[in-house]
Amino acid sequence: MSEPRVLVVDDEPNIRDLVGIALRFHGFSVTGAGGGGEALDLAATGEFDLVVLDVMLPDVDGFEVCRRLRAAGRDVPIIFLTAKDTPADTVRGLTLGGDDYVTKPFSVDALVARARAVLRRGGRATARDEVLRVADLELDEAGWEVRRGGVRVELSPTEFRLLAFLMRHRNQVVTKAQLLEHVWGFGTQSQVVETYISYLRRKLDPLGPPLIHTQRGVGYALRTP
Amino acid sequence: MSEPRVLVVDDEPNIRDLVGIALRFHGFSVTGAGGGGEALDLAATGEFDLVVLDVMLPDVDGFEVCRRLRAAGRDVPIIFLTAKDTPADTVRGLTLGGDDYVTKPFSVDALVARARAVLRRGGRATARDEVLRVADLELDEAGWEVRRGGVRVELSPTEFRLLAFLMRHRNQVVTKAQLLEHVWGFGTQSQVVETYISYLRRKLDPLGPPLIHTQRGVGYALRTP
DNA sequence: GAGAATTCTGAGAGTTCTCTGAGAAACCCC
DNA sequence: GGGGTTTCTCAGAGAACTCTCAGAATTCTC
Repeated sequence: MSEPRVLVVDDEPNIRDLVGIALRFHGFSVTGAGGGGEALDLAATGEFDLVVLDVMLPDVDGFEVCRRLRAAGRDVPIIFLTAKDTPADTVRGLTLGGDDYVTKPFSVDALVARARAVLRRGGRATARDEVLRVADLELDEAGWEVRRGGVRVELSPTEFRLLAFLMRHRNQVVTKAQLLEHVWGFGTQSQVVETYISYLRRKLDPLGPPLIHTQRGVGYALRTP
Repeated sequence: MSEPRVLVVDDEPNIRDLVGIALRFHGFSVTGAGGGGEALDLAATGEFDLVVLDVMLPDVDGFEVCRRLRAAGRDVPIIFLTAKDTPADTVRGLTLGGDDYVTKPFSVDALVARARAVLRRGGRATARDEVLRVADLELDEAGWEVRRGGVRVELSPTEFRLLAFLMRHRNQVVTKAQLLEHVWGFGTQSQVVETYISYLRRKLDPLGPPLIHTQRGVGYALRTP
């Protein structure tokens, strides 16, 4: 297999260089872009396996670049670089498509780790309109619909994201810290995970055997029975 | 699948031990070498999946070891240990072969992470994500699940960690001091190991012949019958 | 065999973790 | 602005977990 090709988009040459060097060092082939327009042109070629995309760009911002790429049918994975004070709700939206984000200031190692994770995951394309299935559970990301045994279940956005994350990691125990980071977007200690697990169970368990299992002292796992 | 085999080359026994202990703990099988010549002999056998190589060695230096290995057609991945003040251009040279480097003083975690990353890149499964198997015992680290003969066994976190450690060191006697250090994280004298061994036996033995054996005066061993 | 050392295991106390109901604040849509 | 929804915090109840202790059982030594 040839080296994975990465497009790094940031208006600051320093950051582009830093990220570029790090990624190259770890075996990626890297191309840089300084603005959203340029990024769109390059990414439209479909040559890239991954895009590292700053949210704050002078011309077309990162979200818009993402939106246009998706509209053009490109489902290349994207890792967003967000400033620390980016509103939590925008950050949250990112995690749904299977994409990832890294907050500035970020450690290069973290970014490389994410890049690898995204690409490893990408054997099957991280398509937006994927329908996740675990046992008799179906979650349609595009339609924001969840069914269990064919019965529609109404979920709030947070419940939906939490369930999507658990389904993506089926049969793996995910820690509360992981959930806080990827579903909520902040790392503080909080009981909110327990509360939402409770909400999900209340809605899902009446329709069949329990799917969400507690691993005491560790986290939670969605298991196929 | 067996554990990934790592050759650790450093002229300081302390560092060799430190790195060796850490890697073993994380599921690698480790061999040490004190000099470049010895390292070349060992690595030439092709038995290793990874070489951790100090650059500064008394006889043949790390770069030379690397060069000769490549010349001999061995493309085993190499992680270099470099002093902090190693010239930047030499460091850069390392990246060419797809290898990695860690600067001294290094954190053990960082090294383990790199080792995993390198092996993953090479298509070799990482040590941690493996499902450990001993006889009819299966332990899935990602899913925190244990089965014996296909039957699910519920374990508490401490029981789980203890069993994982024993399985990683299958057919070896591990002392109570080792267990206290690696499973509990403190070194005080305590009967807690005996208690937890007892718990494990109570849960595992009804499903088959005894696996955990007492080595009186020494410790315990998990043996394949 | 007898005595000593070591290990096993049942019982229990104290701590920690999880679940869930209630409620306040924020948000959204009309 | 008002009603409904959503998000998050808090706190108590209950369950699970960890570790200690002590007596029983086993093994070793003489």
